[in-house]
Amino acid sequence: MASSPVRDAVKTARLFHALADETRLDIVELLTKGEQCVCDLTDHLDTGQSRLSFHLRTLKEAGLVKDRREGRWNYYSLDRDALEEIAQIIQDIKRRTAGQRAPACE
Amino acid sequence: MASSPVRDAVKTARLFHALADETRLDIVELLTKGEQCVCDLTDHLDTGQSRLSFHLRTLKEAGLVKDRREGRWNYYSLDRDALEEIAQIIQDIKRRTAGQRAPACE
DNA sequence: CCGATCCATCAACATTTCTTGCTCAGTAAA
DNA sequence: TTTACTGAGCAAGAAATGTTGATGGATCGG
Repeated sequence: MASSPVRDAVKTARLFHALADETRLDIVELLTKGEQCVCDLTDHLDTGQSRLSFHLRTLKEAGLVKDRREGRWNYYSLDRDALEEIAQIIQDIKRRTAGQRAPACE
Repeated sequence: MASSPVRDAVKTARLFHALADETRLDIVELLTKGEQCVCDLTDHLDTGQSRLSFHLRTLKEAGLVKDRREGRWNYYSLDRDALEEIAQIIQDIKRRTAGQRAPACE
């Protein structure tokens, strides 16, 4: 039932794009410890608030991250479904790649 | 022994970046069928040769793809180790993310 | 209220990435 | 040879992304 990477290539590309940046990888790393508010992330990442906000939005639009408002704080957390989805995509490629030979060119 | 995503963030980012593009996902998709020469890819992808070459180089520099020369043909194929590496990174994040609660903000 | 805090968003600019057309080296076949 | 083909790489421009500083809405404590 799993669709091939190509079918939703746009979504897949966006998912990988979200992880294709050092700052965003740092954010993801921090979020593995659990839900965090933006202020915490700002502290740990030593970066401008607006820059951080930009990257959080990128992650969110890719679906990798969820946000939740509580009072004046915004909490972000990893979306496990998205992680699972990426894992599936890679697994799928790996599986289909297993032990093939080339269709000769020429 | 596995290093965290952050340690080699540059490499990791480049790996994901390689997959963060529809054309490159199409290439990867084609390569799951096995090693292919550039001319085959050009046929199947209906795109300019130079554009294709650019994307192949991106994939290659990320380590996702290997190339091999034979006569006047260049054959490309997926690098299973790189796929495995990506799978590991995602697995690692998933594992560490499992069932946490937030360290309260405030 | 008033001031402070949290954070998204905007505009302007900087940087990076992608595209396109061209050229050229290497190989092979006539 | 000469001609044809494969495919890398360059240069210039287009497009997408990222950065920075400033603004403002929402929430809260005093």
